[in-house]
Order: sequence, then structure tokens, then C-alpha cells
Amino acid sequence: MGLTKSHQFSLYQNDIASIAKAIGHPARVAIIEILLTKKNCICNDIVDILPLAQATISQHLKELKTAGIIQGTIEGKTLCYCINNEKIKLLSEFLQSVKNHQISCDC
Amino acid sequence: MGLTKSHQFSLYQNDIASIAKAIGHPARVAIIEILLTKKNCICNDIVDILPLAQATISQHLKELKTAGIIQGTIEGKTLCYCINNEKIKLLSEFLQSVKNHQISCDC
DNA sequence: ACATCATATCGTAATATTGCAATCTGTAAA
DNA sequence: TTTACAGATTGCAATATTACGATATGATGT
Repeated sequence: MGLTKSHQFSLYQNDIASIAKAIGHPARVAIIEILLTKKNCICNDIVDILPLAQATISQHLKELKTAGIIQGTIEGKTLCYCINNEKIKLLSEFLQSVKNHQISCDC
Repeated sequence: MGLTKSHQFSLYQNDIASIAKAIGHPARVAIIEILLTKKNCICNDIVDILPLAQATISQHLKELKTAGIIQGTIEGKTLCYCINNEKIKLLSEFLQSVKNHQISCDC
């Protein structure tokens, strides 16, 4: 036990969940916010900004990358990260449909 | 170690993260979808629909409730769950701002 | 009162996540 | 080539999550 039964759920449900899960940590929300303040790409000041060790941030970046939320390209000595809107859109549309399907509720 | 450094991040960042985290499991995405198919409230068929034990589903419902995504009211013998749009909106608006801030990127 | 049904809670095992120091890798400057 | 820097990876400890059987709780019907 303790193993998530992913195979029991649809591809879509797993996809939505993995995007949301990637956003589900304050450090990763912070990273996304930092990526937005920089014009487009950021070449890693993140370590200086956030109160976490370099190894930890590298790990969080990897998770965001694995979930497809950010992309990184090597640019000489440094890495250049930016947000991939595809996944953001997918989750956004899911939330939109939740809002739309919502009917008056007495709860 | 192993303890998330929540206090190092803003209330907003923690809030967004906890909403996303709650959605970050396929079973919980499935539960949300089920709640949408029922007109407004659902009086627990979830256990019959999902391939998980009753205890597990109860736990997932609790997490969604703790995150503020769903609300439950007792209705005689059964419980009546429905979605609370406030939190959905908050995360939705965050994603919207991510999309809006996005500027052309060469990555 | 008793049985029944719907859910919650407890206890526990398996697995995943978080965080960091230390170390490795690859690029660029000296 | 040596040095220095930016990141990634590894190894490990602490903690959290997932899942479920068993049991508790609480309301309804008999």
C-alpha cells in the first residue's frame, strides 16, 4: 500500500492531477512567480531569491519541468527557464469547467 | 529535514499551493468530476463509483474539505457534498495571471 | 432497544516528498 | 591547463501521503 493507484484513473485525470501537484508547493509557486517577473527567460537568480539550498531548488525546477510547466534551454554557461503555457491552459480549462458546471447549491 | 518550509513563503503562495496540492491526485480529480455530474449535491455514491476503499475516499474527501474546495452538510442519514467555487476561483485567477504575464519566449 | 446503513477515525504498512551537504559535470575565463 | 562558476545528481534523514482493514459514531427504520 501507499502506492497511488494511477492506473485506475483516466489519462486526463492523471494529467490534471500531475500539473496541479507540481504547483502544489509554495516554493514552486514562488518559482513560477519569479519566472513571470523576468521579461521572458530567467538565468538562475532563483537560488539568491529563495531561502532554499541550491540542490533543493534544482529539484523543484526538475519537478516543474517533468510536469511540463516550465522549459529550460541551455544558453552558454547558464540555463534559461520559461513557462510552457500548454499545461497551464489545460489545468485552467479544467477549473473553468468546474466553475461552469456549478449549479446553485444549498450546502 | 523533510519538513516543507511553509513559513518561508507568503500566505498567498501557501494558499495557492494548498489548493493545487488538493487537486493533485487523480482520485480527487475524479471526485470533483463526479460532484459536477450530479445536479448540485451528491449523497455518497462515490464509494460505488471509484475503485478505492471507503476509508480511502473518506480521507480524500477530508483533504478536499480541508483545502476548502468542497463543503459538506449533513442531510439526515447521508452527507451532502458540493464544490466551493471560492478556492477554485483563486487558483483559476493565479493561472490566468500566469498566462497573461507570459511574453514571447525563445526557449 | 436493536439492527442497519453511511461515514469518520484509528492504526499501520508501503511509498513519496522535502531538504540539504557533498559531489559530479560541463562551460567559460584566465 | 587550471580555476571558477552554474547546475545536476547522489545519498540520506525527516516527514508526509496513500491505501486499507478494523472499528467507532451517529442517524433511521423495525
